[in-house]
Amino acid sequence: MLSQVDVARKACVSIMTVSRVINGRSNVSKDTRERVLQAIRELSYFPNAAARALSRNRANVIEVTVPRRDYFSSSEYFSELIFSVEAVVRQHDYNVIFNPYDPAGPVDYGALYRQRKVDGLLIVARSMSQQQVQSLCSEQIAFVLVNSRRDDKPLSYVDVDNHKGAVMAVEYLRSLGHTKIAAMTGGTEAINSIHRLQGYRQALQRKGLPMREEWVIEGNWSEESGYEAFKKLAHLADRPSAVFCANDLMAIGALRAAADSAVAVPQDMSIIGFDDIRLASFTNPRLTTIRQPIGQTGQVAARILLDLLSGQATEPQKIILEPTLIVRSSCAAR
Amino acid sequence: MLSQVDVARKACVSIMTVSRVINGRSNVSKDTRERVLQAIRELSYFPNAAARALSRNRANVIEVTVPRRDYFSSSEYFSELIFSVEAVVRQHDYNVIFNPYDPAGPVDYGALYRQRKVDGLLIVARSMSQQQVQSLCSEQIAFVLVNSRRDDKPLSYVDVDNHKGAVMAVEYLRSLGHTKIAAMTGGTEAINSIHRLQGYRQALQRKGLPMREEWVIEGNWSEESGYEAFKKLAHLADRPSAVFCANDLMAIGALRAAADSAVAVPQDMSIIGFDDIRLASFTNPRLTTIRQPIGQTGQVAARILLDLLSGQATEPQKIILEPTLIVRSSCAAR
DNA sequence: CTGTTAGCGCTTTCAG
DNA sequence: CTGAAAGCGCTAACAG
Repeated sequence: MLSQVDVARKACVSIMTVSRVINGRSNVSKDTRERVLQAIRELSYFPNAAARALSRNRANVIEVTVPRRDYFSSSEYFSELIFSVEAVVRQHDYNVIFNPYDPAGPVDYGALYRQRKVDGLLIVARSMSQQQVQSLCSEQIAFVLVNSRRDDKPLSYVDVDNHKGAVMAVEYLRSLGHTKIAAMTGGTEAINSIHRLQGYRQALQRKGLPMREEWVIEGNWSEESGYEAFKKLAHLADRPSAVFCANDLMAIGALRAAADSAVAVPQDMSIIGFDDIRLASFTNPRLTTIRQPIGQTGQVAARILLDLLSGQATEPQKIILEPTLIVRSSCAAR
Repeated sequence: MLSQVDVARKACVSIMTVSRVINGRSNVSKDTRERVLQAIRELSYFPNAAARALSRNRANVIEVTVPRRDYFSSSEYFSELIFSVEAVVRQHDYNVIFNPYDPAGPVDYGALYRQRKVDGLLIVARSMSQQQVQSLCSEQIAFVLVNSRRDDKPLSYVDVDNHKGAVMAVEYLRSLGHTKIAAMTGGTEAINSIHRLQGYRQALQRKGLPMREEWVIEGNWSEESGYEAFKKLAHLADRPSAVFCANDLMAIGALRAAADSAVAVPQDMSIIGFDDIRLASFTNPRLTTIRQPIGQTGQVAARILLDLLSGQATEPQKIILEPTLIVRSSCAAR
């Protein structure tokens, strides 16, 4: 393999000078620099990343680790996240290793770091044990939690304000004149689901709206569960006029259930989702929803990680991003 | 950083022995092996990837390079592809660097390879210049083309049989009794679109079905273009009873247009898509479509690349995968 | 079965 | 501004 010595020989300088030129150090005479650059070009020389990594003790690679796709997680989420992360770190000459893990088994997040195959991590995880976090912290691993929070440790995370998003949804429905507002949830385990449900309840309470337990249906994020939940709601004697769905997939299921039951959306029932996945704009009617800023999440998390790696980070950053109301056609004034 | 010497010291052996144990070589006595393993555990030692890469001249990383997401490319495609690729190479202790490129500018696919940051590439590209291919070949870079073909060079690729998929769609429609079958295309540039259109035409011809030029509407893969295309079709004096859409997104647009124009699907018009994206199963009615096996594509491509890297590859592999008809509810017998 | 030696290609440190 | 020497942590090749 071609190495600095070949370039050095050709340009009649030492390998140190070649190294300096490659790394853009200023202490090289213009003349010498030119000669070296010329030699590099003529030989088509490229520096060896492994050798650099070894001597600098830095791989210039970060890891994005995500749960391996299961039924409920959305490919759009992963796709948008990783594209946005990559776009940011690329500017700083970092590459991204994509490293899915099996959410079922015990996960060792630090594996690639310990081999110094990566310099830091972006972690997407539903839940991490106290011990997992502790391990990362005590090993001084540079990492940022993406779409989860943990305030019991001095670590950085970027999350979206799920609670607030739910409040926005309910308030929007209220502003349309709805008073009987139902909800379908993503289950009782996912922290996102819990926050969204809490937001829903709080908003109802603040607005003095009726809260009825049979208006809260437990789902599991899936389109099917949205379908079922809507059917239940539709059969209620005291039927709500609007429903807040904890994610778009369930809202899409609800839309399909409505069509099957001949209840007109939004005339007879308003439906609002959460996430703003791409499908949301292709439904009929197009889905009104709360947008989760995935791309922004990735960008911010990437920047924080880069700061961590550059050593100029000060405090752990705990960022909560704002959701946005996206008005389409699945909600109407009562 | 902890290194082999620390382990060696602790286990009272040479670093070579440590290296042998780590690499699972057989020529180490059971006793010594145990001692080394013990020392490794006690010290929490992990081998340094950069040092390995340098001395073995192998990074154990492959690259998946894809066009940065533009309007038409689907996040599901990328997501499914990269997850499936990663799952395969992981078995062989490889990691995946995800490397999007800007499809607008000139692309240098070999950049990471030349730095030996990766050992080989999976390339997703709409079109590559003769020169780009030539460069990869002459540099002896291990690579596999994903979802594109090139038979003018001894290189490996994995693609799906778009032509055949279109034929299957038309034949299915025919078997349902349709004779007036329209099509909406993905434009005249994309090779996929061309193949799918050719398949459509060929199937019509073989079946002796009427081919009318006003039944072929040019779209651009987007949902909007599907919407528009359907509207045009619906206004025709001699209206077709079924339409083959070159991708699911356009089919979804068509579905929405049908709802807006009060034409019942599938009673008044059958609609069939192509790709089987996830949205396809959530539409109303659920979309009948031709499934493109993305996951399988990724797996096969990854295996071919791994073979290439292991040096045991013989001939370039040119694989064409079969699409599958997925029957749902958007097509009905005439 | 185990150890010694000599690099892999680069950067850091120190000298000039 | 330029160069020599040493070493990052590992493995290949050879020797015993």
